[in-house]
Amino acid sequence: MQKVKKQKGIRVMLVDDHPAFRKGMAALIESEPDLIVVAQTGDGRAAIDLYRETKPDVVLMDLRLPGMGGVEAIMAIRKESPEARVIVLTTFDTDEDIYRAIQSGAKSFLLKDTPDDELSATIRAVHAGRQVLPPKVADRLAVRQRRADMTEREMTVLELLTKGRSNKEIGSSMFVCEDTVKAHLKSLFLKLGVHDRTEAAISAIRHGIVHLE
Amino acid sequence: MQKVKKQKGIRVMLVDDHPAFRKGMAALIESEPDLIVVAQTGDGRAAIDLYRETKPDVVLMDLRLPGMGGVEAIMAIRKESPEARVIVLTTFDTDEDIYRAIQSGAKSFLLKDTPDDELSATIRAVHAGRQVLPPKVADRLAVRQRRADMTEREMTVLELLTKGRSNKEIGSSMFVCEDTVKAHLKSLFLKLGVHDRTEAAISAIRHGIVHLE
DNA sequence: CTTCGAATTACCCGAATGGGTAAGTGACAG
DNA sequence: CTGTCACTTACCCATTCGGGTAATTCGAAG
Repeated sequence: MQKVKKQKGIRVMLVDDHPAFRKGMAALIESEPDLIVVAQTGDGRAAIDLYRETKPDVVLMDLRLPGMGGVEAIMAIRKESPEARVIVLTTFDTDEDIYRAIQSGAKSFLLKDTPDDELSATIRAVHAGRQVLPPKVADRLAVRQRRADMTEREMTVLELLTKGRSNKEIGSSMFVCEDTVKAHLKSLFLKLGVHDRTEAAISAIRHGIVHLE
Repeated sequence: MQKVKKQKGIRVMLVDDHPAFRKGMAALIESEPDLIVVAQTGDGRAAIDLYRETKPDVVLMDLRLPGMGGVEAIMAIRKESPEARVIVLTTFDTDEDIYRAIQSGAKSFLLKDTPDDELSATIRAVHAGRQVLPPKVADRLAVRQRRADMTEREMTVLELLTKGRSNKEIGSSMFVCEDTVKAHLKSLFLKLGVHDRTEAAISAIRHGIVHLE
């Protein structure tokens, strides 16, 4: 009699809403002798339950998921299981995406076009407890950290700004006078390193500080 | 003796810069008895040569490719081989992406999260010479068509605007006076249905009329 | 208790912006 | 030849914006 569950490979879970991508990624992982896919899903909420059930060694997680965002899923998983090792694997890579992913507890952040060997190496490294950030990603994270954080009110102003609202309209929305909005804007311009509202909006969108739609 | 080349399946070529996605997609296609993958690449330029060599029945093409854009690749292929049947399969779907893809001669436009059966059905339909546009895509194309097209100069103004330039700076760049820029802007605001430059920039970015970076 | 940052409002002023209207040019289509 | 359209410049005027400076309040950190 022997414990059947005791397997030698690193047990991986895939979370991505593209079935074809999951299929390909699964094939790629299984082609490594020491890696095995034990679960996959395209839904963030399902991922949380699935993690609880299967307790994989490593999770590969996309950020754009139907219903629930990848970041929320990571936080939910790590709340229950702080030992969870999550690698974010995504198509998008705004500074803010990277920042939030790492903040939420992801151990690594890779783009989907990462070479196969680098991916499997990362899975092994993360499984071994290391945090792996490609140089490019680390740089961008540094940029984001360096940038003075916006205050809550400034963020609100920035969000309304990227909806095309005027100072007066923003003021109404926030129940403050226009002068206050202008004060927040001055501060925002400084932090973003821009000179006018249009640049600020573009910069915020570019860097993923605010999201359209 | 028999012609070995004479195969019964629909011969498909894959163009996508994510190896894992190609692998998954290839597996998915090969799982259909009447479909066969005869070529794949992640490079737009390579795709053109590869098309010439293999003459696939249907091409699945991503829009974001290293070096050369998917739209350019489609146009290059169709210039040589107007009979080429290309299906765009992409993650992004701004109005402008869809518009340009169809303009360039793509027969269909699908998102990567399209269900497997719909994808294979589309491959067969396109191979049969039909043009297949999912209702959502067709709607957005209609929106784009309805919107009065920008003139060349207006586009230039819009591009500079989304770089955060002022009217004066835009004028300098275009070798016209500021009044002219303002005239173009007035016209742009009208066509975009907005009231100020910030909204115009956001709208242009949202709809993919201009691209950041 | 004191200091500091966030938030708020205020005022001034010059520059930028947006709306309205008008008009001249050249190109292209009917 | 004539009308249409893109492009261009011009002028006027009201509004909005951005920069500079400053004062007050409040809560958290030292």
